[in-house]
Amino acid sequence: MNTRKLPRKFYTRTDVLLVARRLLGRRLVVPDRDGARVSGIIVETEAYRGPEDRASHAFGDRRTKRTETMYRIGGTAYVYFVYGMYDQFNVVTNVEGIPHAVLVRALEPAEGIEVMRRRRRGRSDHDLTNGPGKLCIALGIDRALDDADLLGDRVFIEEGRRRVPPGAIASGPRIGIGYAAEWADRPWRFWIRDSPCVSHRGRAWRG
DNA sequence: TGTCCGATTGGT
DNA sequence: CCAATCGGACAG
Repeated sequence: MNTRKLPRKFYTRTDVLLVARRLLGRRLVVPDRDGARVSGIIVETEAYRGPEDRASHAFGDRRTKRTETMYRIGGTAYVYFVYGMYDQFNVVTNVEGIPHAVLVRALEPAEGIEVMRRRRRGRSDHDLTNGPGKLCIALGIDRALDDADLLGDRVFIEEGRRRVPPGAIASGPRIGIGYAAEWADRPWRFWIRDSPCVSHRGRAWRG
């Protein structure tokens, strides 16, 4: 397991779909208050390609207090709050000024599982991080981490395991964006086909 | 300021 | 299948 942080160049690539695929198999780490590592292997992602993507918060180059983070340089965390109760963790990609981002939808728990169990009391191990809201609770991610630098120490992503072979990656439509009309059908969700930790709503689709 | 609605989740 | 729950975006 390679613990080197993904370099800036990984994130500033121009193809957000490629970054979404290459993020699979990497390790997302968020040290807890005591500095102990709490982490998981990324097994499901979705690409959001503003400003042309109707499903993106930055559709039409919308610039508001919330979306401003998506215009940062690749390698910045974009964390937002939805449904009155959940936070969602995204990775900003491309160069500064272009609002592309990848939503991390599911992880396979790796380190700090005891901490995650405490934060998600009552849930079984396979139900700790198999959803975008769930993984934020398990890793302790909230809006305080919005705009954090992924090359810093508060939240970061390591190279992780050897590249996931293309044949092991499945793809299909993104989840929960029915309002996005024709953009909702694009196969911009990616996941590791055999992972038992893919989100529930994503599980139904065999890409 | 008022209304509408959401990149979800968990329980029925 | 649907309620929960509240901040963001936008109209007025």
